[in-house]
Amino acid sequence: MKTKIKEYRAKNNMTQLELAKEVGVRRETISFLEKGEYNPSLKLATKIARQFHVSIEELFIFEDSDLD
Amino acid sequence: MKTKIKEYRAKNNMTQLELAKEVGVRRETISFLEKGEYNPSLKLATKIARQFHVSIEELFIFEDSDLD
DNA sequence: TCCTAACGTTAGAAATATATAACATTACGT
DNA sequence: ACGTAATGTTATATATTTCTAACGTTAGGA
Repeated sequence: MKTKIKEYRAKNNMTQLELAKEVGVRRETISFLEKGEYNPSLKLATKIARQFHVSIEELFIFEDSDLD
Repeated sequence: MKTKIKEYRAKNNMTQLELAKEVGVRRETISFLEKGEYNPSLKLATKIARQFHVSIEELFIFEDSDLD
Protein backbone atom coordinates (compact mmCIF):
# COMPACT_ATOMS: atom_id res chain seq x y z
CA MET A 1 0.00 0.00 0.00
CA LYS A 2 1.15 3.52 -0.77
CA THR A 3 -0.05 6.64 0.91
CA LYS A 4 0.05 10.37 0.35
CA ILE A 5 -0.14 11.23 4.03
CA LYS A 6 3.33 12.72 4.02
CA GLU A 7 2.50 14.93 1.03
CA TYR A 8 -0.69 16.23 2.57
CA ARG A 9 1.04 16.75 5.85
CA ALA A 10 3.64 18.89 4.09
CA LYS A 11 0.98 20.84 2.22
CA ASN A 12 -0.64 21.63 5.54
CA ASN A 13 2.59 22.38 7.35
CA MET A 14 1.83 19.72 9.85
CA THR A 15 4.18 17.57 11.85
CA GLN A 16 3.66 13.86 12.48
CA LEU A 17 2.99 14.68 16.09
CA GLU A 18 0.36 17.28 15.26
CA LEU A 19 -1.43 14.96 12.87
CA ALA A 20 -1.23 12.16 15.39
CA LYS A 21 -2.88 14.30 18.04
CA GLU A 22 -5.60 15.46 15.66
CA VAL A 23 -6.60 11.92 14.80
CA GLY A 24 -5.96 10.43 18.22
CA VAL A 25 -3.03 8.11 17.65
CA ARG A 26 0.63 8.07 18.49
CA ARG A 27 3.29 9.70 16.39
CA GLU A 28 4.87 6.34 15.70
CA THR A 29 1.63 5.12 14.21
CA ILE A 30 1.75 7.96 11.68
CA SER A 31 5.37 7.17 10.95
CA PHE A 32 4.62 3.52 10.22
CA LEU A 33 1.60 4.44 8.17
CA GLU A 34 3.57 6.83 6.00
CA LYS A 35 5.96 4.03 5.22
CA GLY A 36 3.09 1.79 4.20
CA GLU A 37 4.15 -0.67 6.88
CA TYR A 38 0.68 -1.36 7.90
CA ASN A 39 -2.80 -1.41 6.95
CA PRO A 40 -4.76 0.98 9.15
CA SER A 41 -8.24 0.43 10.45
CA LEU A 42 -10.96 1.99 8.32
CA LYS A 43 -11.75 4.30 11.19
CA LEU A 44 -8.25 5.68 11.36
CA ALA A 45 -8.06 5.99 7.57
CA THR A 46 -11.33 7.91 7.67
CA LYS A 47 -10.08 10.29 10.33
CA ILE A 48 -6.91 11.10 8.43
CA ALA A 49 -8.74 11.57 5.14
CA ARG A 50 -11.20 13.95 6.77
CA GLN A 51 -8.38 15.88 8.37
CA PHE A 52 -7.13 16.69 4.87
CA HIS A 53 -10.56 16.91 3.24
CA VAL A 54 -9.80 14.21 0.73
CA SER A 55 -11.24 10.81 -0.02
CA ILE A 56 -9.74 7.68 1.40
CA GLU A 57 -8.92 6.48 -2.09
CA GLU A 58 -7.02 9.70 -2.76
CA LEU A 59 -4.93 9.20 0.35
CA PHE A 60 -4.33 5.44 0.33
CA ILE A 61 -3.43 3.68 -2.89
CA PHE A 62 -3.77 -0.06 -3.20
CA GLU A 63 -2.27 -1.86 -6.14
CA ASP A 64 -4.02 -5.08 -7.05
CA SER A 65 -1.00 -6.93 -5.72
CA ASP A 66 -1.53 -5.31 -2.33
CA LEU A 67 -4.89 -6.97 -2.05
CA ASP A 68 -3.80 -10.61 -1.83
CA MET B 1 -20.38 2.83 11.75
CA LYS B 2 -23.05 1.95 9.24
CA THR B 3 -22.55 0.04 6.07
CA LYS B 4 -24.42 -0.67 2.85
CA ILE B 5 -22.77 -4.03 2.30
CA LYS B 6 -26.04 -5.87 2.74
CA GLU B 7 -27.79 -3.64 0.21
CA TYR B 8 -25.09 -4.08 -2.40
CA ARG B 9 -24.99 -7.77 -1.75
CA ALA B 10 -28.71 -7.96 -2.43
CA LYS B 11 -28.39 -5.87 -5.58
CA ASN B 12 -25.79 -8.31 -6.83
CA ASN B 13 -27.67 -11.41 -5.72
CA MET B 14 -24.77 -12.44 -3.61
CA THR B 15 -24.73 -14.44 -0.42
CA GLN B 16 -22.53 -13.63 2.56
CA LEU B 17 -20.55 -16.74 1.81
CA GLU B 18 -19.98 -15.79 -1.82
CA LEU B 19 -18.85 -12.29 -0.89
CA ALA B 20 -16.63 -13.70 1.84
CA LYS B 21 -14.90 -15.99 -0.64
CA GLU B 22 -14.45 -13.20 -3.17
CA VAL B 23 -12.70 -10.96 -0.68
CA GLY B 24 -10.91 -13.71 1.19
CA VAL B 25 -12.51 -13.66 4.61
CA ARG B 26 -14.90 -15.83 6.55
CA ARG B 27 -18.64 -15.59 6.26
CA GLU B 28 -18.87 -14.60 9.92
CA THR B 29 -16.63 -11.65 9.24
CA ILE B 30 -19.09 -10.37 6.65
CA SER B 31 -21.94 -10.96 9.06
CA PHE B 32 -20.27 -8.93 11.80
CA LEU B 33 -19.33 -6.21 9.35
CA GLU B 34 -22.87 -5.85 8.10
CA LYS B 35 -23.99 -5.29 11.65
CA GLY B 36 -21.38 -2.57 12.09
CA GLU B 37 -19.89 -4.57 14.93
CA TYR B 38 -16.43 -3.85 13.89
CA ASN B 39 -14.17 -1.63 12.10
CA PRO B 40 -12.52 -3.46 9.20
CA SER B 41 -8.99 -3.00 8.04
CA LEU B 42 -8.61 -0.56 5.17
CA LYS B 43 -7.49 -3.43 3.00
CA LEU B 44 -10.65 -5.40 3.57
CA ALA B 45 -12.81 -2.32 3.13
CA THR B 46 -11.04 -1.67 -0.17
CA LYS B 47 -11.61 -5.20 -1.39
CA ILE B 48 -15.32 -5.07 -0.65
CA ALA B 49 -15.76 -1.64 -2.21
CA ARG B 50 -14.01 -2.80 -5.38
CA GLN B 51 -16.14 -5.90 -5.51
CA PHE B 52 -19.17 -3.63 -5.85
CA HIS B 53 -17.44 -0.92 -7.87
CA VAL B 54 -18.22 1.77 -5.35
CA SER B 55 -16.12 4.04 -3.19
CA ILE B 56 -15.28 3.17 0.36
CA GLU B 57 -17.17 6.22 1.55
CA GLU B 58 -20.27 5.04 -0.31
CA LEU B 59 -20.11 1.68 1.39
CA PHE B 60 -19.08 2.60 4.91
CA ILE B 61 -20.67 5.56 6.65
CA PHE B 62 -19.06 7.11 9.69
CA GLU B 63 -20.96 9.60 11.78
CA ASP B 64 -18.79 12.08 13.60
CA SER B 65 -19.71 10.29 16.81
CA ASP B 66 -18.24 7.09 15.41
CA LEU B 67 -14.87 8.74 15.18
CA ASP B 68 -14.14 9.25 18.88
C1' DT C 1 28.90 24.11 18.55
C1' DC C 2 25.00 23.15 21.26
C1' DC C 3 20.13 22.55 21.77
C1' DT C 4 15.99 21.17 20.33
C1' DA C 5 12.34 19.64 17.13
C1' DA C 6 11.19 16.26 13.92
C1' DC C 7 11.57 11.87 12.35
C1' DG C 8 13.28 6.88 12.29
C1' DT C 9 13.29 2.58 14.52
C1' DT C 10 13.04 -1.27 17.87
C1' DA C 11 11.02 -4.35 21.37
C1' DG C 12 7.33 -5.72 24.08
C1' DA C 13 2.49 -5.02 25.90
C1' DA C 14 -2.31 -4.16 25.01
C1' DA C 15 -6.32 -3.92 22.15
C1' DT C 16 -9.03 -5.40 18.45
C1' DA C 17 -9.88 -7.69 13.85
C1' DT C 18 -10.26 -11.99 11.93
C1' DA C 19 -10.30 -17.23 12.04
C1' DT C 20 -12.30 -21.34 13.60
C1' DA C 21 -15.79 -24.40 15.11
C1' DA C 22 -20.12 -25.13 16.64
C1' DC C 23 -24.91 -24.56 17.17
C1' DA C 24 -29.40 -21.74 16.57
C1' DT C 25 -32.68 -19.55 13.73
C1' DT C 26 -35.00 -17.93 9.74
C1' DA C 27 -36.78 -18.38 5.13
C1' DC C 28 -37.78 -20.60 1.19
C1' DG C 29 -38.71 -24.48 -2.16
C1' DT C 30 -40.68 -29.00 -2.69
C1' DA D 1 -44.12 -30.42 7.16
C1' DC D 2 -39.56 -31.39 5.71
C1' DG D 3 -35.01 -30.33 4.07
C1' DT D 4 -31.73 -27.19 3.07
C1' DA D 5 -29.49 -22.71 2.27
C1' DA D 6 -28.61 -18.44 4.35
C1' DT D 7 -27.88 -15.93 8.26
C1' DG D 8 -27.27 -15.04 13.33
C1' DT D 9 -24.59 -15.81 17.29
C1' DT D 10 -21.26 -17.50 20.81
C1' DA D 11 -16.78 -18.85 22.57
C1' DT D 12 -12.07 -19.33 21.99
C1' DA D 13 -7.77 -18.92 19.29
C1' DT D 14 -4.71 -16.34 16.25
C1' DA D 15 -3.02 -12.36 13.76
C1' DT D 16 -2.27 -7.66 13.31
C1' DT D 17 -2.87 -2.93 14.66
C1' DT D 18 -1.84 0.33 17.96
C1' DC D 19 0.36 1.82 22.37
C1' DT D 20 4.23 2.62 25.18
C1' DA D 21 8.82 3.59 26.28
C1' DA D 22 13.21 4.10 24.79
C1' DC D 23 17.03 5.38 22.01
C1' DG D 24 19.23 7.00 17.52
C1' DT D 25 19.69 10.24 13.69
C1' DT D 26 19.18 14.36 11.14
C1' DA D 27 18.43 19.25 10.30
C1' DG D 28 18.04 23.95 11.72
C1' DG D 29 18.27 27.94 14.92
C1' DA D 30 20.57 30.51 18.61
